[in-house]
Amino acid sequence: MTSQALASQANGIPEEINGLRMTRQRQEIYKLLMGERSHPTANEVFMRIKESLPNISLATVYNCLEALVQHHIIRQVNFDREPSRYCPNLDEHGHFHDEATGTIHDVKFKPGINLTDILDLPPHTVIKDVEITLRGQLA
Amino acid sequence: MTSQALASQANGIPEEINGLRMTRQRQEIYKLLMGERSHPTANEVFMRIKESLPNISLATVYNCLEALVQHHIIRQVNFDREPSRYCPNLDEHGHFHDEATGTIHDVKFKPGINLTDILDLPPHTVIKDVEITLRGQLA
DNA sequence: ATCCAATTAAGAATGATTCTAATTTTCTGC
DNA sequence: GCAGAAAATTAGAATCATTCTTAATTGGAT
Repeated sequence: MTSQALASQANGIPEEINGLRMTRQRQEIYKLLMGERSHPTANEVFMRIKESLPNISLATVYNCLEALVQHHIIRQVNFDREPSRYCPNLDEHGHFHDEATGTIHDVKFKPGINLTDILDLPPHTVIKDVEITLRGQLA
Repeated sequence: MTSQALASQANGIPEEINGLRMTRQRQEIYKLLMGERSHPTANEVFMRIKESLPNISLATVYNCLEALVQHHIIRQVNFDREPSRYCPNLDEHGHFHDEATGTIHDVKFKPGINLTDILDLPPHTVIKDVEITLRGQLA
Protein backbone atom coordinates (compact mmCIF):
# COMPACT_ATOMS: atom_id res chain seq x y z
CA MET A 1 0.00 0.00 0.00
CA THR A 2 1.37 3.43 -0.94
CA SER A 3 1.94 6.13 1.66
CA GLN A 4 -0.74 8.15 -0.06
CA ALA A 5 -3.29 5.37 0.34
CA LEU A 6 -2.31 4.96 4.00
CA ALA A 7 -2.74 8.66 4.64
CA SER A 8 -6.04 8.54 2.83
CA GLN A 9 -7.30 5.82 5.17
CA ALA A 10 -6.11 7.67 8.25
CA ASN A 11 -7.62 10.95 7.08
CA GLY A 12 -10.91 9.61 5.85
CA ILE A 13 -10.39 11.50 2.62
CA PRO A 14 -10.68 9.58 -0.65
CA GLU A 15 -7.61 8.97 -2.77
CA GLU A 16 -9.18 10.98 -5.58
CA ILE A 17 -11.77 13.80 -5.70
CA ASN A 18 -13.23 15.19 -8.93
CA GLY A 19 -10.40 13.63 -10.89
CA LEU A 20 -7.70 15.12 -8.64
CA ARG A 21 -5.33 12.68 -7.02
CA MET A 22 -5.35 13.50 -3.32
CA THR A 23 -1.71 13.44 -2.37
CA ARG A 24 -0.70 13.64 1.26
CA GLN A 25 -0.23 17.41 1.03
CA ARG A 26 -3.57 17.98 -0.69
CA GLN A 27 -5.31 15.76 1.88
CA GLU A 28 -3.88 17.64 4.82
CA ILE A 29 -4.65 21.04 3.35
CA TYR A 30 -8.19 19.99 2.47
CA LYS A 31 -8.71 18.53 5.93
CA LEU A 32 -7.43 21.70 7.54
CA LEU A 33 -9.82 23.84 5.50
CA MET A 34 -12.76 21.56 6.31
CA GLY A 35 -11.96 21.80 10.01
CA GLU A 36 -11.47 25.54 10.19
CA ARG A 37 -14.17 27.81 8.88
CA SER A 38 -11.95 30.85 9.23
CA HIS A 39 -11.23 31.37 5.52
CA PRO A 40 -7.45 31.32 5.95
CA THR A 41 -4.96 32.81 3.49
CA ALA A 42 -2.31 30.68 1.77
CA ASN A 43 0.23 31.86 4.29
CA GLU A 44 -2.03 31.01 7.24
CA VAL A 45 -2.54 27.54 5.77
CA PHE A 46 1.22 27.24 5.38
CA MET A 47 1.87 28.10 9.02
CA ARG A 48 -0.80 25.77 10.40
CA ILE A 49 -0.11 22.84 8.09
CA LYS A 50 3.46 22.59 9.30
CA GLU A 51 2.21 20.79 12.39
CA SER A 52 1.29 17.79 10.26
CA LEU A 53 3.76 18.33 7.41
CA PRO A 54 6.83 20.10 8.78
CA ASN A 55 8.71 19.99 5.46
CA ILE A 56 6.01 21.40 3.21
CA SER A 57 6.92 24.47 1.19
CA LEU A 58 4.87 27.59 0.61
CA ALA A 59 4.97 26.92 -3.13
CA THR A 60 3.33 23.55 -2.52
CA VAL A 61 0.62 25.17 -0.44
CA TYR A 62 -0.10 27.51 -3.37
CA ASN A 63 0.04 24.59 -5.82
CA CYS A 64 -2.33 22.46 -3.75
CA LEU A 65 -4.79 25.28 -3.14
CA GLU A 66 -4.85 26.08 -6.86
CA ALA A 67 -5.37 22.41 -7.75
CA LEU A 68 -8.21 22.11 -5.25
CA VAL A 69 -9.83 25.28 -6.62
CA GLN A 70 -9.44 24.15 -10.25
CA HIS A 71 -11.15 20.88 -9.45
CA HIS A 72 -14.00 22.60 -7.61
CA ILE A 73 -13.14 21.06 -4.28
CA ILE A 74 -12.73 24.37 -2.50
CA ARG A 75 -13.38 28.03 -3.40
CA GLN A 76 -11.02 30.98 -3.59
CA VAL A 77 -12.38 34.20 -2.07
CA ASN A 78 -11.01 37.67 -2.66
CA PHE A 79 -11.62 40.87 -0.74
CA ASP A 80 -10.42 43.88 -2.65
CA ARG A 81 -6.71 43.25 -3.18
CA GLU A 82 -6.07 41.47 0.08
CA PRO A 83 -4.42 38.05 -0.02
CA SER A 84 -6.79 35.37 -1.34
CA ARG A 85 -8.66 33.27 1.18
CA TYR A 86 -9.87 29.71 0.82
CA CYS A 87 -13.22 28.26 1.70
CA PRO A 88 -14.45 24.64 1.74
CA ASN A 89 -18.13 25.67 1.41
CA LEU A 90 -19.21 24.93 -2.16
CA ASP A 91 -22.82 26.09 -1.84
CA GLU A 92 -23.54 29.30 -3.69
CA HIS A 93 -23.01 31.93 -1.03
CA GLY A 94 -21.52 35.34 -0.36
CA HIS A 95 -19.08 36.63 2.22
CA PHE A 96 -19.45 39.28 4.85
CA HIS A 97 -16.25 40.87 6.05
CA ASP A 98 -16.60 42.30 9.55
CA GLU A 99 -14.29 45.29 9.68
CA ALA A 100 -14.30 45.41 13.47
CA THR A 101 -12.91 41.94 14.05
CA GLY A 102 -11.56 41.06 10.61
CA THR A 103 -13.60 37.88 10.57
CA ILE A 104 -15.44 36.56 7.57
CA HIS A 105 -18.91 35.10 7.65
CA ASP A 106 -20.59 33.06 4.96
CA VAL A 107 -23.84 34.64 3.84
CA LYS A 108 -26.57 32.45 2.36
CA PHE A 109 -29.28 33.55 -0.01
CA LYS A 110 -32.79 33.48 1.32
CA PRO A 111 -34.64 30.40 0.06
CA GLY A 112 -35.96 30.54 -3.48
CA ILE A 113 -33.77 33.42 -4.56
CA ASN A 114 -32.10 33.13 -7.93
CA LEU A 115 -29.40 35.63 -8.78
CA THR A 116 -30.50 35.95 -12.39
CA ASP A 117 -33.95 36.98 -11.14
CA ILE A 118 -32.65 40.12 -9.54
CA LEU A 119 -29.92 41.23 -11.92
CA ASP A 120 -30.46 42.99 -15.22
CA LEU A 121 -28.02 40.90 -17.23
CA PRO A 122 -27.20 41.40 -20.91
CA PRO A 123 -29.14 38.88 -23.05
CA HIS A 124 -27.62 35.45 -23.80
CA THR A 125 -25.30 35.62 -20.83
CA VAL A 126 -23.78 32.43 -19.48
CA ILE A 127 -22.65 32.97 -15.91
CA LYS A 128 -19.80 30.75 -14.81
CA ASP A 129 -19.13 32.25 -11.43
CA VAL A 130 -20.60 34.77 -9.01
CA GLU A 131 -18.91 36.53 -6.16
CA ILE A 132 -20.78 38.61 -3.61
CA THR A 133 -18.80 40.35 -0.94
CA LEU A 134 -20.06 42.67 1.77
CA ARG A 135 -18.05 44.90 4.04
CA GLY A 136 -19.34 46.38 7.26
CA GLN A 137 -19.78 45.88 10.96
CA LEU A 138 -21.76 43.74 13.36
CA ALA A 139 -23.25 46.67 15.26
CA MET B 1 -6.58 83.06 -11.21
CA THR B 2 -4.70 79.90 -10.33
CA SER B 3 -3.76 77.34 -12.96
CA GLN B 4 -6.04 74.90 -11.22
CA ALA B 5 -9.01 77.28 -11.55
CA LEU B 6 -8.19 77.84 -15.23
CA ALA B 7 -8.07 74.10 -15.88
CA SER B 8 -11.30 73.73 -13.98
CA GLN B 9 -13.04 76.22 -16.28
CA ALA B 10 -11.66 74.55 -19.41
CA ASN B 11 -12.65 71.09 -18.21
CA GLY B 12 -16.07 71.92 -16.90
CA ILE B 13 -15.17 70.13 -13.68
CA PRO B 14 -15.65 71.99 -10.38
CA GLU B 15 -12.62 73.08 -8.36
CA GLU B 16 -13.78 70.85 -5.53
CA ILE B 17 -15.91 67.68 -5.31
CA ASN B 18 -17.01 66.10 -2.01
CA GLY B 19 -14.37 68.11 -0.18
CA LEU B 20 -11.56 67.02 -2.49
CA ARG B 21 -9.64 69.78 -4.23
CA MET B 22 -9.66 68.94 -7.90
CA THR B 23 -6.12 69.56 -9.01
CA ARG B 24 -5.25 69.50 -12.67
CA GLN B 25 -4.19 65.84 -12.46
CA ARG B 26 -7.34 64.78 -10.60
CA GLN B 27 -9.50 66.68 -13.08
CA GLU B 28 -7.92 65.04 -16.10
CA ILE B 29 -8.09 61.56 -14.59
CA TYR B 30 -11.71 62.06 -13.59
CA LYS B 31 -12.58 63.41 -17.03
CA LEU B 32 -10.88 60.44 -18.68
CA LEU B 33 -12.85 57.99 -16.54
CA MET B 34 -16.13 59.80 -17.23
CA GLY B 35 -15.46 59.65 -20.95
CA GLU B 36 -14.42 56.03 -21.14
CA ARG B 37 -16.69 53.38 -19.73
CA SER B 38 -14.03 50.72 -20.17
CA HIS B 39 -13.09 50.35 -16.49
CA PRO B 40 -9.37 50.97 -17.05
CA THR B 41 -6.61 49.89 -14.69
CA ALA B 42 -4.25 52.41 -13.07
CA ASN B 43 -1.65 51.61 -15.69
CA GLU B 44 -4.11 52.11 -18.55
CA VAL B 45 -5.11 55.46 -17.05
CA PHE B 46 -1.42 56.32 -16.81
CA MET B 47 -0.78 55.55 -20.47
CA ARG B 48 -3.82 57.44 -21.76
CA ILE B 49 -3.50 60.45 -19.46
CA LYS B 50 -0.06 61.22 -20.83
CA GLU B 51 -1.70 62.80 -23.88
CA SER B 52 -2.99 65.64 -21.74
CA LEU B 53 -0.35 65.51 -18.96
CA PRO B 54 2.91 64.21 -20.46
CA ASN B 55 4.87 64.64 -17.21
CA ILE B 56 2.50 62.86 -14.85
CA SER B 57 3.95 59.96 -12.85
CA LEU B 58 2.42 56.58 -12.18
CA ALA B 59 2.55 57.29 -8.45
CA THR B 60 0.38 60.36 -9.02
CA VAL B 61 -2.13 58.30 -10.98
CA TYR B 62 -2.36 55.93 -8.02
CA ASN B 63 -2.57 58.85 -5.58
CA CYS B 64 -5.31 60.56 -7.58
CA LEU B 65 -7.34 57.40 -8.08
CA GLU B 66 -7.14 56.63 -4.38
CA ALA B 67 -8.19 60.18 -3.46
CA LEU B 68 -11.13 60.01 -5.86
CA VAL B 69 -12.19 56.64 -4.42
CA GLN B 70 -11.83 57.86 -0.81
CA HIS B 71 -14.06 60.84 -1.55
CA HIS B 72 -16.68 58.67 -3.27
CA ILE B 73 -16.19 60.30 -6.64
CA ILE B 74 -15.34 57.07 -8.43
CA ARG B 75 -15.40 53.38 -7.51
CA GLN B 76 -12.62 50.82 -7.40
CA VAL B 77 -13.51 47.43 -8.86
CA ASN B 78 -11.60 44.21 -8.32
CA PHE B 79 -11.80 40.94 -10.20
CA ASP B 80 -10.08 38.16 -8.35
CA ARG B 81 -6.50 39.34 -7.96
CA GLU B 82 -6.27 41.19 -11.24
CA PRO B 83 -5.15 44.81 -11.21
CA SER B 84 -7.83 47.11 -9.79
CA ARG B 85 -10.10 48.87 -12.25
CA TYR B 86 -11.82 52.21 -11.84
CA CYS B 87 -15.38 53.13 -12.61
CA PRO B 88 -17.18 56.51 -12.59
CA ASN B 89 -20.62 54.94 -12.12
CA LEU B 90 -21.68 55.53 -8.51
CA ASP B 91 -25.07 53.82 -8.70
CA GLU B 92 -25.22 50.54 -6.80
CA HIS B 93 -24.41 48.00 -9.47
CA GLY B 94 -22.43 44.87 -10.19
CA HIS B 95 -19.92 43.96 -12.86
CA PHE B 96 -20.01 41.26 -15.48
CA HIS B 97 -16.62 40.20 -16.80
CA ASP B 98 -16.90 38.71 -20.28
CA GLU B 99 -14.16 36.11 -20.49
CA ALA B 100 -14.28 35.94 -24.28
CA THR B 101 -13.47 39.61 -24.91
CA GLY B 102 -12.14 40.68 -21.52
CA THR B 103 -14.64 43.52 -21.43
CA ILE B 104 -16.54 44.56 -18.34
CA HIS B 105 -20.21 45.47 -18.31
CA ASP B 106 -22.07 47.25 -15.55
CA VAL B 107 -25.00 45.20 -14.30
CA LYS B 108 -27.98 46.94 -12.72
CA PHE B 109 -30.38 45.46 -10.23
CA LYS B 110 -33.92 44.96 -11.44
CA PRO B 111 -36.18 47.73 -10.11
CA GLY B 112 -37.30 47.44 -6.50
CA ILE B 113 -34.65 44.92 -5.50
CA ASN B 114 -32.95 45.46 -2.19
CA LEU B 115 -29.87 43.42 -1.49
CA THR B 116 -30.71 42.95 2.17
CA ASP B 117 -34.05 41.41 1.12
CA ILE B 118 -32.38 38.49 -0.57
CA LEU B 119 -29.42 37.81 1.68
CA ASP B 120 -29.53 35.98 4.99
CA LEU B 121 -27.37 38.42 6.93
CA PRO B 122 -26.36 38.05 10.57
CA PRO B 123 -28.58 40.24 12.78
CA HIS B 124 -27.58 43.87 13.49
CA THR B 125 -25.36 44.04 10.44
CA VAL B 126 -24.40 47.43 9.05
CA ILE B 127 -23.33 47.06 5.45
CA LYS B 128 -20.91 49.70 4.25
CA ASP B 129 -20.13 48.33 0.82
CA VAL B 130 -21.29 45.59 -1.53
CA GLU B 131 -19.47 44.11 -4.46
CA ILE B 132 -21.08 41.75 -6.94
CA THR B 133 -18.96 40.34 -9.71
CA LEU B 134 -19.95 37.84 -12.36
CA ARG B 135 -17.72 35.94 -14.71
CA GLY B 136 -18.88 34.25 -17.89
CA GLN B 137 -19.53 34.67 -21.57
CA LEU B 138 -21.92 36.45 -23.90
CA ALA B 139 -22.97 33.29 -25.73
C1' DA C 1 12.88 -3.40 -11.03
C1' DT C 2 12.49 0.40 -14.50
C1' DC C 3 10.82 4.09 -16.96
C1' DC C 4 7.72 8.12 -17.37
C1' DA C 5 4.69 11.49 -15.62
C1' DA C 6 3.16 14.05 -11.81
C1' DT C 7 4.26 16.28 -7.62
C1' DT C 8 7.00 18.71 -4.41
C1' DA C 9 10.64 21.83 -2.76
C1' DA C 10 13.56 25.97 -2.52
C1' DG C 11 14.53 30.00 -4.03
C1' DA C 12 14.42 33.49 -7.73
C1' DA C 13 11.49 36.45 -10.40
C1' DT C 14 7.34 39.12 -11.24
C1' DG C 15 4.24 42.84 -10.99
C1' DA C 16 0.77 45.72 -8.87
C1' DT C 17 0.89 48.73 -5.39
C1' DT C 18 2.85 51.53 -1.62
C1' DC C 19 6.35 54.14 0.49
C1' DT C 20 10.11 57.69 0.87
C1' DA C 21 12.31 61.83 0.15
C1' DA C 22 12.78 65.78 -2.50
C1' DT C 23 10.58 69.26 -5.27
C1' DT C 24 6.76 72.01 -6.72
C1' DT C 25 2.33 74.04 -6.19
C1' DT C 26 -1.33 75.99 -3.57
C1' DC C 27 -3.31 78.18 0.35
C1' DT C 28 -3.35 81.41 4.44
C1' DG C 29 -2.40 85.33 7.12
C1' DC C 30 -0.29 89.58 6.81
C1' DG D 1 1.40 90.80 -3.38
C1' DC D 2 4.55 88.08 -0.17
C1' DA D 3 6.51 84.74 3.36
C1' DG D 4 5.71 80.54 5.48
C1' DA D 5 2.96 76.34 6.04
C1' DA D 6 0.42 72.63 4.05
C1' DA D 7 -0.78 69.76 0.30
C1' DA D 8 0.27 67.59 -3.99
C1' DT D 9 3.40 65.70 -7.26
C1' DT D 10 7.41 63.18 -8.81
C1' DA D 11 10.90 59.46 -9.38
C1' DG D 12 12.55 55.72 -7.82
C1' DA D 13 13.06 52.27 -4.18
C1' DA D 14 10.67 48.92 -1.41
C1' DT D 15 7.02 45.64 -0.41
C1' DC D 16 4.64 41.46 -0.64
C1' DA D 17 1.45 38.05 -2.56
C1' DT D 18 1.94 35.15 -6.07
C1' DT D 19 4.12 32.69 -9.94
C1' DC D 20 7.95 30.66 -12.17
C1' DT D 21 12.12 27.77 -12.67
C1' DT D 22 14.74 24.00 -11.94
C1' DA D 23 16.05 20.01 -9.54
C1' DA D 24 14.80 16.27 -6.64
C1' DT D 25 11.26 13.05 -5.21
C1' DT D 26 7.31 10.22 -5.52
C1' DG D 27 3.80 7.48 -7.70
C1' DG D 28 1.91 4.64 -11.33
C1' DA D 29 2.42 1.68 -15.16
C1' DT D 30 5.03 -1.66 -17.81
